[in-house]
Amino acid sequence: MSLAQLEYFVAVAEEGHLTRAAERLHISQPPLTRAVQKLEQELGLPLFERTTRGMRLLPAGQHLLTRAREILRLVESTRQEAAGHSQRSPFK
Amino acid sequence: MSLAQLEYFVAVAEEGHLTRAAERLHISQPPLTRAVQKLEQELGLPLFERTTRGMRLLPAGQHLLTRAREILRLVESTRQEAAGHSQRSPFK
DNA sequence: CATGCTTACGGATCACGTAACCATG
DNA sequence: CATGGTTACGTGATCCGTAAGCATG
Repeated sequence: MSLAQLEYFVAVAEEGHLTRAAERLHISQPPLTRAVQKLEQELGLPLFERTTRGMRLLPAGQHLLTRAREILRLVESTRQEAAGHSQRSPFK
Repeated sequence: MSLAQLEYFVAVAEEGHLTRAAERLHISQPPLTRAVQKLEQELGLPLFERTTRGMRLLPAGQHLLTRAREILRLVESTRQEAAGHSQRSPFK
């Protein structure tokens, strides 16, 4: 489970659609397909139901969505806080 | 900022020593040196003070340490919860 | 000169994009 | 047959380990 995987997952979950999520992320569809598959394999359970219209979140996926958002929000705050510190003591 | 980077950072911070942290992580020192450097570059601020004895956390590093632990703990719970769900609906 | 961090370098793995493919309504 | 997800395949980037280098007490 990587942060990129979680970002991709959130985008797909929110769009309900690989194609639109790919546009939003500025990547192509195949990496998204693979990222979601890999995440499902790593966690050992399916996250989406594939329809001909798009991707619908399963209950376990719904729960992961809230967790993923928490994790990404925490990471983002951490980056912001570091950016604040870097004003006092820049790196190079 | 990746999860692996954060795990490495926590190990170095806790050991205060690249060599010991490397042993604990079962990798060699060079990847650790590079991971810490890259993290510092990405965040734009130094995290450790290099001494001839080892690595001492700077104040900004102290703060990142608590954040990193929060993030890793959250990721771990998420994995556990997924593992729970996977018992009901296995992936393949 | 022993200890501990860093730089150089080669090789394996990973992740992307393009293109071709498949399923369904 | 249009739409949307998947598989194949080649390439560039990333990350590791071994080996060599450098600083300091």
